[in-house]
Amino acid sequence: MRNRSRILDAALDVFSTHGYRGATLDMIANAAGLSKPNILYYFEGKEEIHLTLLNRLMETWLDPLVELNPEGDPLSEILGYMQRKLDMSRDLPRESRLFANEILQGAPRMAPHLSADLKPLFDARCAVIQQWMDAGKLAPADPRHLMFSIWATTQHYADFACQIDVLMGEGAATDSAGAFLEVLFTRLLKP
Amino acid sequence: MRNRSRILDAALDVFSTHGYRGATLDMIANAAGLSKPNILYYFEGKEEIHLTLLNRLMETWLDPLVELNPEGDPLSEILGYMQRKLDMSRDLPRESRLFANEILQGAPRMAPHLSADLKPLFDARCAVIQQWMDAGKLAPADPRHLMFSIWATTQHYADFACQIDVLMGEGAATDSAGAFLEVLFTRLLKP
DNA sequence: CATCTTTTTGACCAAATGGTAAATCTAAGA
DNA sequence: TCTTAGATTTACCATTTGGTCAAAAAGATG
Repeated sequence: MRNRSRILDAALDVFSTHGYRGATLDMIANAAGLSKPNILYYFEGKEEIHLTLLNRLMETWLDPLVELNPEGDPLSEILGYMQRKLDMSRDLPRESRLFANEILQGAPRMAPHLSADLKPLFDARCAVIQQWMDAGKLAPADPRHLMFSIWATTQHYADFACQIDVLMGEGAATDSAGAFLEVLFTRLLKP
Repeated sequence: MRNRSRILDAALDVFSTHGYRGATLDMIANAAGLSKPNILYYFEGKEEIHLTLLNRLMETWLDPLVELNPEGDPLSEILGYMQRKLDMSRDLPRESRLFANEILQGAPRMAPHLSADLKPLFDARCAVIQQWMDAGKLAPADPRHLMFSIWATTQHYADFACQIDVLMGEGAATDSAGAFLEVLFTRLLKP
């Protein structure tokens, strides 16, 4: 189904920049190069499109954290995780903004996913990091806030891109951000 | 004008959770306890309300950075700035989300403010921080990315509050966040 | 070609939405 | 009390928006 993909791609554009309520089927249809009724041939309605995007996003979103290896070298693992998140901001900024929009608005359609999928993984990874710290392999710090700070700093480059473009010039940030964040989290965590 | 303030307060609620396009005059009227035409008696239209909120916000938003004192102790000044930003996330989460919404959507109504007000202050403060680093009073790091990381980490507690509530329990984060961020930026910057 | 299924479209519809107009209400001063 | 200015509401209006429906195209299949 090529058209289904085209619709989802167009919808990602529209939803990520206008939010759920701000997006219209006409915008999506226009961006997809299809007529509005034709879009409703492939999807039951506006909400199903949005929900499909969110469901697909959840996997992608959790993936970098899933890949964090409890057997690996602690500092490398965390820096690697941070780098994967930063890569995602670079490569999938629309997905990042879609997620940010949803959370900003109180996660009306994603709250179940957060509790069911994100929370268990979050707790498990925090436990691992805590063990690393207890074993003296990382400097001590609250693992939960560590995670938040990784999310915040990396996603910031996608979600606030337009502000960063004003302050640093178009796209100038993406190159140097990785080096800075590597220093930031290394100095925080090096035992 | 008490009603004008009530309208602005209601509008802040509505705009900050639904974004500009997602907000309706009916929602605002309802939240303010006034009729829709009565709201249009105090404001020319939806856009003027939004613009008024953004204009007022800009001052509040820049204030913590204005207060950063180039004559003060470098590390204390930066930690103090971070703390003021974190306080704002705690005390003015709606304003933070209003700002985030606007930037997420490409700052259609705020881009002029960013260039005219934020950029000069940002450049000036970055220059000060760079001098501190050059003088060996702070460990070296790109001042611009330092600013981004302060914004990202502090605003995260307001903008992603609903996610954090799921992961840490309601309001449990605000207490411990300050201590964590103090450690994070101290370890980064202590010479 | 004829038939049947899938895809696409043009014409609608009801509800929502930003906004208007005129009438009504309220309060203060003369 | 009468007048007048400001404040509020009721009844609308035009446009937008999510969605429907039946008919027309466009493939596939025999």
